[in-house]
Amino acid sequence: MELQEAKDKFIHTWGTLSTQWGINRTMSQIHALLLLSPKSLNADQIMEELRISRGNVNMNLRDLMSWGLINKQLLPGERKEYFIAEKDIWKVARQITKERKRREIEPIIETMDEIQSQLKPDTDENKEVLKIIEDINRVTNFTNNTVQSVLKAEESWLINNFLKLFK
Amino acid sequence: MELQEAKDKFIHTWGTLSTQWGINRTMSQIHALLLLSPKSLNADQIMEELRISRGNVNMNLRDLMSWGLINKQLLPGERKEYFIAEKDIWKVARQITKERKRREIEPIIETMDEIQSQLKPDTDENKEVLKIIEDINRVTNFTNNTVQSVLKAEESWLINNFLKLFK
DNA sequence: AATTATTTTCAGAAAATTTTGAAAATTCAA
DNA sequence: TTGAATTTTCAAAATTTTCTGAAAATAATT
Repeated sequence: MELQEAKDKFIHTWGTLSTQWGINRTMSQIHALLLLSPKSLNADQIMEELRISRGNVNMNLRDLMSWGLINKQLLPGERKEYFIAEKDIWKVARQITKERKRREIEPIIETMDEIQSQLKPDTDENKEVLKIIEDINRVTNFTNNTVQSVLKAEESWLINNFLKLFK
Repeated sequence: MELQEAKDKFIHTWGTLSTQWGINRTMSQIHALLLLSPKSLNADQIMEELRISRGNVNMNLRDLMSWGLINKQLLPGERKEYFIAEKDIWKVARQITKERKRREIEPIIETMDEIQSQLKPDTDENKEVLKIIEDINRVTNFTNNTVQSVLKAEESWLINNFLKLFK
């Protein structure tokens, strides 16, 4: 397999999978491209490589920054802005996990809490619904805590490895 | 808050969140409706409750069954098929996790493995790409294993609780 | 201050996804 | 069988999402 072929396959897979994740295709293709690129790239280079419009590139770079997956780089002597992906995949994974936790798990907890506090358990039917809500809350909190502790364990593992450098 | 209001809020939230998850709105609304319904429902009842077409209901019921989230029920003396949701939310969560693992994590591993085995590390550039791929593989496998062990822990916890009944 | 380079915005176009509804297929009962 | 009830399929329509490209805004240079 040639380098270009491998790159294309990677970018394409990343893009396809992302749609199942509710993340738009272009965003993850740009992310994949930057992940594979040793040097930072500017908007024009991304436009050319992926054959997409300037507006599209701009929007998605902004999104990627809000996910904390890429960073803007200002090169001395260059007017254009350059972008580089976080290459430490552990950080990437942690970043994505954190964002998803915030965007997906936390809203569930909020709604459930609201219903739970406002629906009175005065009829059997209400009680049944509250039971389901309560169950969902329990699972959601469990998930939230599990994710949290995996993140934490992972983080302290990283820190330990980092500290070893100074021993 | 009235029961109907609570139900509607729940169904609506579920539906909205699902789009961020890459799952279609109707599918999760039907799921939410069935979760809250003590009795099993048939296609007509779902059509009426959610104001959607028969075809749509049919397609999504099929999808929900393929996710293992609902079951078909044949009521004696009834021609129509009835559907009931799995009410044990732990099972629901486990089911969803399993499916997502299968549909999302496993394809990544496949593609990475393919690239890894077919791209020769003969140039520096190739080596760099392979390094990223390898990193991704490591994280993906870690995630896969973590999910797996949480599932397992959860499962044995369930089994233990089940066995206690006989002690 | 004027010119040029670059980024951002956003209305409309294009593409992708979801939904409808009616026809075809299947199932069941008589 | 036949026929009625029910489910399934799928082309076309509706909706939602994404993308484009040109104009506006911003930033740097002369």
